[in-house]
Amino acid sequence: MRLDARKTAILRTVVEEHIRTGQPVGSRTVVRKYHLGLSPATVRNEMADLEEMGYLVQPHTSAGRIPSDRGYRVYVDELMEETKLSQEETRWIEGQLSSRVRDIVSLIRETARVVSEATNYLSLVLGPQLDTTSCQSVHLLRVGPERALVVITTETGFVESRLVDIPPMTDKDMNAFSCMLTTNLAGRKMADLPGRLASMKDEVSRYGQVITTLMDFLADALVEREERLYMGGQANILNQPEFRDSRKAGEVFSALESEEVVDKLFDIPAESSVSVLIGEENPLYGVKDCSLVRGTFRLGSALGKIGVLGPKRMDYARAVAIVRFVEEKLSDFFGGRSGW
Amino acid sequence: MRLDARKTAILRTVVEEHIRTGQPVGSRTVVRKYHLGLSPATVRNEMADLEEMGYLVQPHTSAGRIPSDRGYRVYVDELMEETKLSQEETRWIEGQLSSRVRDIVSLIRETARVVSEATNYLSLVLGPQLDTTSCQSVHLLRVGPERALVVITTETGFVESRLVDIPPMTDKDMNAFSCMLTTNLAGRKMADLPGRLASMKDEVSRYGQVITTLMDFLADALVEREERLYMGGQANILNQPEFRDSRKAGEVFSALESEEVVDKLFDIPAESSVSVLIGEENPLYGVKDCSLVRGTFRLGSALGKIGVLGPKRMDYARAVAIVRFVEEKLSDFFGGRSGW
DNA sequence: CTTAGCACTCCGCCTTGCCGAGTGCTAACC
DNA sequence: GGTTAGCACTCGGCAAGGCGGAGTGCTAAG
Repeated sequence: MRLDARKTAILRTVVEEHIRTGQPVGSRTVVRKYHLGLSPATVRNEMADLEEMGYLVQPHTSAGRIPSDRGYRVYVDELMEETKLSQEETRWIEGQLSSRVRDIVSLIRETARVVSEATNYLSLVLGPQLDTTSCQSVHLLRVGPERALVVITTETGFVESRLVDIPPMTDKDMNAFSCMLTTNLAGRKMADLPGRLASMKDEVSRYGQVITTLMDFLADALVEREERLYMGGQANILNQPEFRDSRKAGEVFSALESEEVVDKLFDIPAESSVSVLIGEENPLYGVKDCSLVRGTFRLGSALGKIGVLGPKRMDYARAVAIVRFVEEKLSDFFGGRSGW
Repeated sequence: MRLDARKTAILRTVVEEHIRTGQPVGSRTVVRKYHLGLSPATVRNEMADLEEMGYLVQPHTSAGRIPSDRGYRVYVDELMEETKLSQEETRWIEGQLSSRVRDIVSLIRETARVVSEATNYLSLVLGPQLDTTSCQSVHLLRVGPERALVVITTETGFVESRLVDIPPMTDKDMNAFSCMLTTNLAGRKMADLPGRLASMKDEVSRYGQVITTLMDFLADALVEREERLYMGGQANILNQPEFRDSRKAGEVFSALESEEVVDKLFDIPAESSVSVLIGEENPLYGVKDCSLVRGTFRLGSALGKIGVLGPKRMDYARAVAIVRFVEEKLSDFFGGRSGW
């Protein structure tokens, strides 16, 4: 059996109607929506076919049909029409993003907020991985007798700072050391820093034991992963009827509490366009009832990720449009084309 | 009518039993728990008195009683016994805090996580207000032709950074300007920085228009409030039976989404000890069904706040103990007494 | 191939009845 | 006078039963 034009149209109608109402969709409703001289009986036959083919399921005998994961998949891949955001909306998003942004962390945080507000779902934003970004400068600032702050700035304007224990040293030595670090590390990829530090150990061994110790501390501090996940609109999930029972919602929240776990959701093959994960396709237990629309954005040479998490019956077209738009805006940030 | 010893004991039993089970507490249960040769009938009379006095309420005729806000208040203020955390627990908390902490932001974030895990409620941590902290250094780093990053370090080891638009200038000028800023601003309170910048405008007017413009941008960027709120254990709220209906939980989450709103919750008179807000005492609509145990901690000269938000029938004794302990630990951070 | 008609299924909702928990009151008791 | 036993009463929660509606699958006719 093949998905001919009529089956396709019916499938689309069922999906869209179900997205709209949240209810199972019956044959009569389809006929009403999909104006073509067809009777409910005919549609029923077609729907039975669609069920057999695995695109629709019946929650129970004699309810209407709802889309299966596979049904949603076909809808997202082939049936759905791309939505254009209204100019109002794009203006609003641009306004929100540009007006409140002081630095990159706040840009990312605001993005999470704006996306969740625009979509009415939960948004996830993963700040850029810094590995491929180049280091711009390294500073050591004393914050205690044996404690210092290492501030590393990247060429994309990120500031990473870490507390490190340091051996006792004079301020002068520390300054000299700061300069030496910058000279040796500026321009290198962040990911290479620990290695580079290790090899520097030999070169600077004339500074004596204290420096070697410091190097170890530094290398150690640098491998530590910085928090990168920002969430917005948690409350939105709670307003979805499928999460009326808060235990369901609790599963979702628990899953999202661990960052490693969230990383799995964003394990996107290379730099691809907007993609969608539907229900069971999802690698995470706990969000099997959710769908995720996800995309990537570049800030300079670093890659960030952005996602919209909603119920399976989410408004995919709109979510995709918003993710795509925000993605672009963010990537433009360092492209210099827009009026940031 | 006065709260004599017996009434007090009964009130305590009702509160503790209700906290334990979540159910209304009947006279028989009280008798079973509170071993003193009393019959249910007597207890019933006492409970009727307690209700009349406003300490207990009946959800409906012929259910048991549950504490009113006022009942909880008396319990918290006078009846509850301070809990001592077990050594295991304090060890665990200390371990969690010290092992994962690289810088102050991560310290605060970890605190939020640890507190929520220890209490099984939602935790809120407000990073220190920087106003009263002294500035240590100011750096300008170029991130684009007309855009720079201002990095301000404080004496307590915070790093604040802001993106600012800058007039075109050479790298050399920028360096000079950086030094000038540090010289002029180091040691001053953060809150004084904008004012100080304004007055500097005159002194540096010889640099010409570009600098004046830059000063404006800087002053502007500095008044912007940095995000300070960290939350942990959102999922915990969802597991509380009183939030089974996720719309209830949604109200809480919505309320917490705005930082200004959260500030109201932490509007603590001066530097006080641990305090408790119960239900309606709460200034926020949406968390009227919650209680908040809150405290303050010092990081150097700056004041941070920490809170545990749970249902009204939360385990106050334990929450207070945990907040108090964590508070101390955090304050010790710069006291140098402990083994950070 | 399409459609009308029909019997059937099953959910949701309401009603009813019943049980259990808990109360307030009264009268007896110490 | 405080305490207690007994009793009638109230109310929520739960299960059972009944009903209506929505929707289906099947069959036979167009």
